[in-house]
Amino acid sequence: MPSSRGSGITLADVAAASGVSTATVSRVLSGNYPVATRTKARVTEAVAELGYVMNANARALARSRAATIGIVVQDVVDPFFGYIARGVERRAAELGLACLIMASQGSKERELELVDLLRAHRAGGVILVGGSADDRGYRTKMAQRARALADEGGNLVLCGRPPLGEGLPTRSVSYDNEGGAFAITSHLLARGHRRIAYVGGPHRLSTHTFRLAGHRRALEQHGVAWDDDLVHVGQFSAAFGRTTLTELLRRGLDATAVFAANDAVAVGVYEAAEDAGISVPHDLSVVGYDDVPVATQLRPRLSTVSVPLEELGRRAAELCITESDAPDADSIVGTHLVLRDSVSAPREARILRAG
Amino acid sequence: MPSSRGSGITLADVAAASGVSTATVSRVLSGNYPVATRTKARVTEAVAELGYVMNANARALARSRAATIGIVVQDVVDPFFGYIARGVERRAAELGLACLIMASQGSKERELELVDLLRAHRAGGVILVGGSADDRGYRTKMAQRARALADEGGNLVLCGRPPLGEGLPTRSVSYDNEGGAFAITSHLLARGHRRIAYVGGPHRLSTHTFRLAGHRRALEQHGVAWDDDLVHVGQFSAAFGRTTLTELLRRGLDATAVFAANDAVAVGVYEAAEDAGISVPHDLSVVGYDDVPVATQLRPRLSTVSVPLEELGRRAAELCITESDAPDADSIVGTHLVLRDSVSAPREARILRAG
DNA sequence: ACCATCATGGTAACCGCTTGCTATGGTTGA
DNA sequence: TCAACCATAGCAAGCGGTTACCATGATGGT
Repeated sequence: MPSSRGSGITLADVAAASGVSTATVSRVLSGNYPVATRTKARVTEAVAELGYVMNANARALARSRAATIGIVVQDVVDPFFGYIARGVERRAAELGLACLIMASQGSKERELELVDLLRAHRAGGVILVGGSADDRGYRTKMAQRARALADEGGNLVLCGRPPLGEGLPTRSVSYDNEGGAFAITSHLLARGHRRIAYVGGPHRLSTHTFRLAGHRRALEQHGVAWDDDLVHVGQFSAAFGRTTLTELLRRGLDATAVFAANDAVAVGVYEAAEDAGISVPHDLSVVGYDDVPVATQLRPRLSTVSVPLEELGRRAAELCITESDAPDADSIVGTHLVLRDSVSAPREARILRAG
Repeated sequence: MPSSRGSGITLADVAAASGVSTATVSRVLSGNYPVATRTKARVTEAVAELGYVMNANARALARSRAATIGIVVQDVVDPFFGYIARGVERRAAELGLACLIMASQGSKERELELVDLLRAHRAGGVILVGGSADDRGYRTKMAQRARALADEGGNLVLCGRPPLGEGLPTRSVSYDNEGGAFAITSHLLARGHRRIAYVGGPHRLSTHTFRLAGHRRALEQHGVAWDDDLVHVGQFSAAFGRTTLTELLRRGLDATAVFAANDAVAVGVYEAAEDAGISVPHDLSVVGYDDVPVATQLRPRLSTVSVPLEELGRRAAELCITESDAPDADSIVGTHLVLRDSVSAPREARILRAG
């Protein structure tokens, strides 16, 4: 940044121009104290005339809090995070808040750092988006940040991730990972599938854990035996979906359907199927999770679980500015199935192989 | 935001804890002034012990500039903006800068407001991403913001948009819209196409204007007559691509290829073709622009112009912190064609119709 | 006519950090 | 031994708002 200490117009300039004190100008700008109509008009006029824009840092310093909320995602480009970020940004804009965004790249350590950075900025709230690591040390450190943040008058809001623990000053908004997975696996089951491969999700990442749990519950409820060999844990990415399914197909896949743990993984699964010359859904049914745009771009269109991501983001933004003792500090938004063309009845029992 | 004036640990606390003055603590934290090794160690220790995080607002106020850069995009979810934002965010993180992101939703007025908001935050730089409106009043107002920003010690950087005018304190990084369009149209021409429909792009949006110009230049260079009926201006969206091509097909399309002004439009074009039962590229060749992930997800894979979006973002972030008189304040990054499967030789001269 | 009350506006003490300038003890050179 | 320097550290004046508290003139009740 250039070092020049720019001049810039200050409150005092406006005060001088309108012949009042800085206190008065501050008051008309904040609108939280009675000011005579005529005075207010003079000030407003001066502001416009001088093109004055208030120094947000000075205000934040004086008020002990910035009109800013922070959001930390894994990746700005990933549509899962993108839609949530959009919701947060839009609601924040409506509320007159600016939005600091940072990407953790999936690193727990980085995430912790980012929370501190956001603390430094005295963000009114910091939103942690997406699944979280199931890791003792991490939880402890994050819990400590949560307390510090609350102490400083900020809010920690968890968006789409489980609570940090009892009695911690956090609020959260999430969606039913387990339920959605239960529903979509049930759908597969209802269509007659009994051997379903589960592909995706980083080990110990809450999102994955819950989805897998829902999947498992559906199988149990339908009396389908659990088979560890059918679950493949790794990443929430197309690349992982592709290499995994390619490998499975190379070895011979004893399944008639695959539950891709998110839509990105499904993209990879489609690619692998295409490479191997096996047809979706004729030879293999596929379902995803999230319902991001790619689900409708794939052919056949992907059946998946729809999550109201933008709404999730909006609520998270809201939680940043509600008082601590709000009754509905923790809420859950629903998911629903969207059935498209990637599932059919299983063809016949056989081992699927590339080629 | 809760109104509680959080306690929080201050520089003074750290100073007390380590038995030095606040000046000294500030100095070890800034590392821009000699401090004895032992002293430094004591302070560092106290910082760690207390879990102190500096108040960024206070620092910004004292320094007259925040360690923050602002980026305004049209839409956070759109991958064109997403990749640029990712580049900005990553480079900013490397440089120790926080990143304020805001979405203009394509509104010029909103964009102007957002620049003011970023000015208020004393962002070291504000990055305006993507095409800009060719509108007199808008340019004037933005030029005024550019001056004010420079005056306050900030930088206005234009990313992927043309300069605001002569002598204005802005720097820019962009890519060759015209050249990329020229190249891809040339490719279509080389494959034998002579009737090419151009679909997409908001009227008077610079990105669109330049792409269309490149397209036109290629046609001229190949001696193909210009036909106004072949260009359809509207939006950079799949919806626009779809409705436009659907309508054209309904009326009977006298063309063998379509140049979708960006990949999103191409998605819509594919959909319309699919609806109409016409095959890409057999019946109709299609090309796009940007090379976002959807280009490889489409079937057939889309031939398009690759733009180094993330690199563009990184450079933009860098321009935020370089001194005004830097020699390379305006740079251009290259684009290149990526040829996939959406183009073939034209089948025969005939009118394409739905059904 | 007189004092309480109200509506406005001003004064000035912060908010937490930076930094120009000054102070101090220790070296060093003559 | 003494002056001239260094290397460090502290002092205190900001940076640009906010707001508790006080001042003032107008209004109104009796």
